[in-house]
Amino acid sequence: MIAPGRPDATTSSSLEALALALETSGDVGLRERKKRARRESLIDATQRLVERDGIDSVTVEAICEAAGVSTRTFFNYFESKDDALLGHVPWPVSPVAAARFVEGGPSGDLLVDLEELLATVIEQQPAGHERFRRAIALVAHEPRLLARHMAWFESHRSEIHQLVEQRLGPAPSVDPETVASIAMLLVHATAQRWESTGADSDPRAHLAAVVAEVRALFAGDLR
Amino acid sequence: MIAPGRPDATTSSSLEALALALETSGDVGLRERKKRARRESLIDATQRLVERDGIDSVTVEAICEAAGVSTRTFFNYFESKDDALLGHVPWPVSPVAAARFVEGGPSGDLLVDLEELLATVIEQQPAGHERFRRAIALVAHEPRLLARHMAWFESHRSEIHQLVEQRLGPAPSVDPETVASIAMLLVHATAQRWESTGADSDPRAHLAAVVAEVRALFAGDLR
DNA sequence: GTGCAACTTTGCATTCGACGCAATATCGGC
DNA sequence: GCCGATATTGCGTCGAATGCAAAGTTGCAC
Repeated sequence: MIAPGRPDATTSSSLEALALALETSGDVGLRERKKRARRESLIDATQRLVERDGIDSVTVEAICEAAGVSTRTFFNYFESKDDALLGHVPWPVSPVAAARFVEGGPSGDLLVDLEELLATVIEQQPAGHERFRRAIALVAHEPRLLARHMAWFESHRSEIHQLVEQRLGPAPSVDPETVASIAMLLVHATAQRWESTGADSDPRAHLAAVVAEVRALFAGDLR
Repeated sequence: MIAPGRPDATTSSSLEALALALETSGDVGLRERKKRARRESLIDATQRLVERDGIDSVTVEAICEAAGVSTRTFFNYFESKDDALLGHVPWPVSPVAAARFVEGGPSGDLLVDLEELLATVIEQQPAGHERFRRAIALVAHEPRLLARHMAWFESHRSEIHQLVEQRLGPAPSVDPETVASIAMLLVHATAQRWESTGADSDPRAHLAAVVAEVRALFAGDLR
């Protein structure tokens, strides 16, 4: 990890995107800030071009030209073109929320606490809600992206899996794998509804609605 | 480059597969049977080579040499190398079971009937249980394949989605999207357990166990 | 500010997946 | 046996992705 440093020493730069990104993450050295700025500008360039021309008419070369870096550099930042398009960026689970969940809190009921954990995760989306919604929208009508998106989710699935395993202990009453899959389903369904109803709606409310529906389904209340 | 003249010794095995496939589906013309046979032998060759050498050391060219077809033909059969590896083959929902589900049967409870529908789907796996298990095993420790696998599932998801929509009518008590996602989750979790416990176990039992776990989770029975 | 070490970017070459196209071979029906 | 329909094949091409080593930046100590 990186220790928080001095307040932002504003360096005058001619690049707008660079300057913007520099001020939003003013904590570490110039090298690190430049790195983040480039990553952001690559994601921006990718999403902008794809929105205009469609996913398959946009080459990595074109993206790099727009962002002003070499194509080789692109692949220093992203494993694939699709990753840049979806703006896949590390999305950590808050250690505080995770610890509370593992210890059996806050309510004591597994599902309720899982819901709480997921809510904090969703709210802490680092890249900003706007980009997250854009990614969900892209996924919604590009099947190929859904695949990549799920793979990304998968890395989180294993994190949730571990937390559930820790909470349940050595003789789990339910398969942690299953719980983790459920968690991913809830996040995905919530994101989808959130996307289709507008960014200003409350993600927690959507999450609660999804949980309620699934509960009704499994309670045998539906015909 | 390659000088693919007459088929060499390696084709003998694929000829066996060809003969096998020819006799197992004796209903349509020779042309159709040959087509299926080739598809089977390509899947076989792909899985065999990948099991031996690892996914990234196996080129499409190598697969085609082993199966005795041109690389161009490979892509007449599969959209991608990964599809051949997973043995993705059309997996239709039985129209009879689907109709019964849509009409509100057999039990009247949405979840119970969904379970029944999925059970028939799983049991009717066309490619044979053995290959299905191999695919699940591959997916389990090759993250990249998970993506493709999910995309394949996605096409089924939309089919389930339609059935649920038809059953629930114009004012659905639950989002059909969510139900479809749940269905895919159940199938996937069931497949995973089935794979890890041996092919001779009963898939229906695994499905029932998964459903029971999720039900307990949403009933608030778990801590 | 000079210089050195660590890290990044970049150009270049290469491999391989995937597709379009046109020529050739095969099948099915008559 | 011939002809239309369908499948296979070879060839050319595009573009994603990676390894490698040279050139460029940044961080840091003095």
